[in-house]
Amino acid sequence: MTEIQTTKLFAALGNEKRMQIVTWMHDPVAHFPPQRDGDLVEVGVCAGAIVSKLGVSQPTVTAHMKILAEAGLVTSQRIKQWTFYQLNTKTLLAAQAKLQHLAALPGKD
Amino acid sequence: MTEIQTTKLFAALGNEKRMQIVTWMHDPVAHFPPQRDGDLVEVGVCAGAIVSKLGVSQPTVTAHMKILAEAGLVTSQRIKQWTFYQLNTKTLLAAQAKLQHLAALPGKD
DNA sequence: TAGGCATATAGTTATAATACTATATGATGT
DNA sequence: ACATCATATAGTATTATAACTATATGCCTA
Repeated sequence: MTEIQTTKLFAALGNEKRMQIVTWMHDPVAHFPPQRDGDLVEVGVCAGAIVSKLGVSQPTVTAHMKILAEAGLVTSQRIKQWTFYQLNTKTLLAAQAKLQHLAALPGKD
Repeated sequence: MTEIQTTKLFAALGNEKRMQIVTWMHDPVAHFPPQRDGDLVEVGVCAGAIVSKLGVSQPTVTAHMKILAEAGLVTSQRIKQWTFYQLNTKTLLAAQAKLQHLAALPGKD
């Protein structure tokens, strides 16, 4: 398990295209077509589906997904010739906790 | 009151120097020296105090503070020849809520 | 094994971000 | 008014981001 670097994480979210991807991935069934070779929720969203929706080239999507993956925001798995991505809820919650701490009164820790 | 743009906000936090500033500002008394002309908590942290700690030039700090202010993460007020900054808890909580939503199961909204 | 499909990588370009120095502005206090 | 101090702005250099096209890789199917 890789350590979570908060700054890298926020930088990953600080881009319109990547925020759009993450927002879509929050509810894949609502935003992506059904998949034959891997369930949207169980296996993840196929890279090609993101390419089709996002309006940028396939290599650009690959680059964005790599940034999201390195920030720990998504996990990926290759099945056959497809790469499927899933949101990593743990990382989102860790970031959420960090912000909650910063918003709270300073403690003695 | 300006609208909160989530992406701009995360981009502001996605930089080591600015994250450091925000972390310090969470507990100003613990990280900055006392101020004669404005209480650290009541009035805010003087720009010069941040310059002294951060290890970059004064204009660079001014630029970082502008980015934080435009993201809604800090408010500023000028008193005499000093500019004092305070963390904006509301914005931090709004970002926190956004992350919490993304981490939760998709709802019907 | 040859062709096709999905994704990854290489190479390039344009723009944005981050830093600096020098200087301007604006308030304080003699 | 002048010198000083704190911050803001201008201008510039360097590096990082985000996009593209072209091509490589890897897997399936005929």
